[in-house]
Amino acid sequence: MSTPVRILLADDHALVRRGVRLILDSEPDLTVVAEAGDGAEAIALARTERPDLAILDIAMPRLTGLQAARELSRLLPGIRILILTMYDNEQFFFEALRAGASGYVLKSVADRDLVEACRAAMRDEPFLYPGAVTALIRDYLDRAARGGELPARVVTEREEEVLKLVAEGHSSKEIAGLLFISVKTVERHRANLLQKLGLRDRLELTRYAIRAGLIEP
Amino acid sequence: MSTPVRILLADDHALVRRGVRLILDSEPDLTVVAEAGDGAEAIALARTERPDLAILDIAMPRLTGLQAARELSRLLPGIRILILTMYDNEQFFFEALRAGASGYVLKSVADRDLVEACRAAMRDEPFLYPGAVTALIRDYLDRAARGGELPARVVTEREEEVLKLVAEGHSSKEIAGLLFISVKTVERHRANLLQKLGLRDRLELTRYAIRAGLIEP
DNA sequence: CCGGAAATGGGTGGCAGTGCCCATTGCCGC
DNA sequence: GCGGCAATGGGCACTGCCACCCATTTCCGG
Repeated sequence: MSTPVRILLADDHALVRRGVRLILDSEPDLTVVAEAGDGAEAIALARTERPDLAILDIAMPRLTGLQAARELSRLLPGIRILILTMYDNEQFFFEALRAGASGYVLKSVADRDLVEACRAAMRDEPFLYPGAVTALIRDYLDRAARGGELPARVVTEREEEVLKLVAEGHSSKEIAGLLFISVKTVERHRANLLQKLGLRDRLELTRYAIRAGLIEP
Repeated sequence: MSTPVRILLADDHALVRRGVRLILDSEPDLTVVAEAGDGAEAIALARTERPDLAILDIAMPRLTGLQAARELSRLLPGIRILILTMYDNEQFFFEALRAGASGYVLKSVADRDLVEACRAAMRDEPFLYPGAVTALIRDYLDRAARGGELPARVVTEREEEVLKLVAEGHSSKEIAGLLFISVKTVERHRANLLQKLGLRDRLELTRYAIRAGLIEP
């Protein structure tokens, strides 16, 4: 066997990093070479360490795991990426695939699975938990029914700013003041977000932002 | 040295349980004898295993860690309890103390700390992360300033029902229909919750419910 | 160069949430 | 028994959110 797979591990909870590290380091073909507590740190470490594989939590400060994944794919084209998350959610699953991830593992079900996902990623095989397969098939059928256009809907930067502030509990008037724009424009961005994400009101926007790690609960 | 401390570990993420177990079992004086994925399972296992120490995550399905802690203190009076959580929040810290916990450990800072907290709990010494000490002192000063009354405000069962439904995005009318009461009564419960918890609107109630593990984001 | 998307701003109307006032019933503990 | 608290319900007024309509400016890519 050749040298072990060099892994970058990013999660904002030291306890989780420690546990995952113990799990991975007990496998002879896997070794954790760097740990990051947020997305920005993950990118900085990836520049110097140049790992073979990055395991990224979605909900992290500064940069989310998905944002970090996009940046890492651009920076180190050969890198493999696994997204490790609490939430079984189609939206994030497809976002992860678009961001360059080759696997998606749930914290609630993973322990042995994580090791298998690492090996699958290095063999360039996708790793999908069972629920994700269902979502993938449903999406395929949906796209076929609609004639083949791909959704690829992405929240713009400005919209994400507004999303954060809405989810933090600011009123439209407050957000307008913070961003130096009119209340109407804030409401328009919010309406676009609701429509793009298929949500109903600012309460659902809040839950979305929490799942995405954009804000702390 | 006598027999190791027998520990019950409850967290809804298998990955976290696995990691924590690896950390604890590597200490000769600590051993994990049972793992639970939710609060109800934790209580059932505690009945049969009668552990010396329970480590409980706050955010769990069925029963939260705080609810489980209250029940465990009642059921097994000698048991020591550690609350292990993502959130550095005074509200939960004091709730945990009232629920019978002798320690409060943050996932974001704990790894070595967790082992120390276990040993402190078994010596009947409280374990406090630094921020908690600050909160404790501030609370002490506040109580002294107000003349010594203790807050002890607890959300009633009915209020908790309403809290969950509000946080899940149901309107007052929907909740009224689900609970067979009038819209006005729903609004009164919600208003009482806002006042008791020191929150401003249903969006903050949602974030509170998520932190408390009452609902999933 | 032209079409589309992003960002900006406006008006109108309806409904929900929230605050503040009022009340009754029933239960528990001192 | 009586005081307090939980749970129930109502009225009124204000504010904010959201849906639906309208528009202009800027910039990027084919």
